[in-house]
Amino acid sequence: MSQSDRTPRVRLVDVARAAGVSKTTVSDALNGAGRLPAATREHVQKVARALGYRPNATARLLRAGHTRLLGLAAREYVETPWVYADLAYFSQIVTATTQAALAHGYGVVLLPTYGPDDCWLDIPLDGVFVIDPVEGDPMVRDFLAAGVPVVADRRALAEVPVETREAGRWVDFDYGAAVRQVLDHLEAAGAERIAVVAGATTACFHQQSVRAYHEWCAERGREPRIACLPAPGVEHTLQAVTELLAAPAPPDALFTLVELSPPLLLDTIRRLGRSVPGDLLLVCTTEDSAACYTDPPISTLSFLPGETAQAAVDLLVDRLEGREGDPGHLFSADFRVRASSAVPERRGARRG
Amino acid sequence: MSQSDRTPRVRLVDVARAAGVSKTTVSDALNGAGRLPAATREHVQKVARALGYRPNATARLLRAGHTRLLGLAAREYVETPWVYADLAYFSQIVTATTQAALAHGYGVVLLPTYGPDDCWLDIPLDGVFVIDPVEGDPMVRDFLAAGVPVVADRRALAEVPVETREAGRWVDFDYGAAVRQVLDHLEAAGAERIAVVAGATTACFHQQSVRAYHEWCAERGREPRIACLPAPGVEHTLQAVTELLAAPAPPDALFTLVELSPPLLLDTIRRLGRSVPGDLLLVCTTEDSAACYTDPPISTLSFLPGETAQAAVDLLVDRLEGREGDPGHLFSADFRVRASSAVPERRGARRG
DNA sequence: TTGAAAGCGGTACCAG
DNA sequence: CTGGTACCGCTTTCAA
Repeated sequence: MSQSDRTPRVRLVDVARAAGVSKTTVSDALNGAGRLPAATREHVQKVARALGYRPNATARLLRAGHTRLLGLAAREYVETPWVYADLAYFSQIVTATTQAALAHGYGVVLLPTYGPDDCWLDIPLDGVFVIDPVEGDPMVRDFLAAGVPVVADRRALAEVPVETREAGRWVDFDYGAAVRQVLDHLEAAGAERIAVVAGATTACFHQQSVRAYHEWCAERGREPRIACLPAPGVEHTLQAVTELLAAPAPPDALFTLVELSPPLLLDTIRRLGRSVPGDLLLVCTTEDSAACYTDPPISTLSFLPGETAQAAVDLLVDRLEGREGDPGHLFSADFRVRASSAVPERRGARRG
Repeated sequence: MSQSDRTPRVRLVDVARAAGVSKTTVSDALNGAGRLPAATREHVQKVARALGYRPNATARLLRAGHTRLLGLAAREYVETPWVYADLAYFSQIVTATTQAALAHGYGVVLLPTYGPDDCWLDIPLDGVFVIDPVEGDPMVRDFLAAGVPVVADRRALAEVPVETREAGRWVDFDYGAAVRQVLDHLEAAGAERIAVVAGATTACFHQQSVRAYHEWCAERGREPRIACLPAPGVEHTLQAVTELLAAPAPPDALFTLVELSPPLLLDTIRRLGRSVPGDLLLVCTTEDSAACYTDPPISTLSFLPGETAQAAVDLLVDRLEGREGDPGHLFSADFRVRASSAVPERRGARRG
């Protein structure tokens, strides 16, 4: 009795009794079902309104056999619950997922990423979208074992027992390819010492991109210049940039893989006495649209949260509504070259 | 039968049959209830695991009489569903609400702001937090009428029939006072022509703050210089700023009431040939922490999304769990004066 | 200790 | 056209 039930909610039977009809009639009258005479229907509706009757959502769901609810979980910072307010990527994923879900008539539940074991199974969900699953992710495992369709990445699905894998769908990026694309571009633009700011988290993105950077450097016999941040935060990120730029033979290009306000980064670089793109080519991984309004506009790498979320929801809904469809969707990152890393007017400032 | 039910989910009875016991025993064994002999309990658990049994969440909720789910709706742009990805304020509200809810063992459902009438009532919720309710908000009305506790602002609750009002709680700001505080500060710092960029939406915040600005100007016989934007968007906002600054007798202070990346704004102002705070004092309404890392750091007005969400959830949960508590909570905005609007080194650039 | 049966609040089938 | 009744899947009371 923890519920505040001073007003014991009026139920279907109450309406039925008050209207002098049966439960069925009330149900039909209210849902526009059956073929009742208009008079009965109106009468029931009037009584229902007078009593302030509202159907119990849980009861109808139990009957319906589905909940029209999709779960959304971002697992990158599993231990640090929900630090990601300021991460545009996650915000946009949330927004886009919600929008796509609503378009299909589904609601979205933001899932706990930590907490008592299995606690997420207490939430009545039809499907789940798990972003940045951790290794051997228990959430992915649990939902799949419970027969709840999941969209995650291919790696996460591969880790799950085959017999439960059928309900899994995936959305994926080739992070390594995206990183190499940017590095190649910077190299082509004349960069010889490319510094990178990356994250040091469990996210597949960070792990793959850091690896790609190291491999890329190794192939060319270049010394990696990388700062790995264990957690997001403006201050730490700016400090990492400052340190990278203060190195003995300073970098001539900077590629950030963590979210940071692009105009702020630009401002900071200038305060350190470097010009963009003159002294330093710049590419930011970001979803912040401010990047194209700065002077110079900043080259960006985007992982398309909107499209990803849309695809994830479509995959889920197709599966739920029994439509055959793709097992998953592989995306390519969206790399936009702008003046901050463009080659033309580069006034060589090679002091290597 | 739209559900994909090729695997007809194993139920409690199935486990009971397989284990050769009754439903009760299974339930007790699995939930650690009753006083069963350890042997029975283990046997049942083993069978359940072997069968891959997972309790049906909806059924337990129906039984339990509550769902441990809180709804969250932002109503400002009711017609333009979910444009607010890039609005730090909403992102932080979402994050903080989720965090606070999870701390109490509740999940959060992001609610549709448009769609078929009443569609939100189909979602099984224990309570709802409505941000920026519109006038005579149907969502607030519906939930309250359905006996679902709601947190909104005082105005929204005042508009609802008295008999359903009891379940309403509020969180509120005196937006007018916050705006006047900033204007007074700018005036004290020497500003004579304060320009304002505001929103032209249904949000209580925008309506109240615009009114406060006009009143403040009228009291002093000043001409208002205000741009009202019907929708968010970097481009429009920057353009509004540009136009305001291009006025014949250009403003000597700028106060933005709409979200915009503070470092980007600073950059834009400089490109227009004005220095901050030398030529132009600047105060931004924003939740973007980048504001304090620019040069100069930017004065900000914050409406504390984190604290607001926390309070809203506490109010809701207190009500739900039958605890007596405050009917609501009135907050004061957080105004932080930084160098962008500080008086000391102001090198007078009065060209009035 | 265990199990039968009565709900939780609706919806849907089918006989009247 | 209407109403009785079974049922969705689980929990809980109560008798055995």
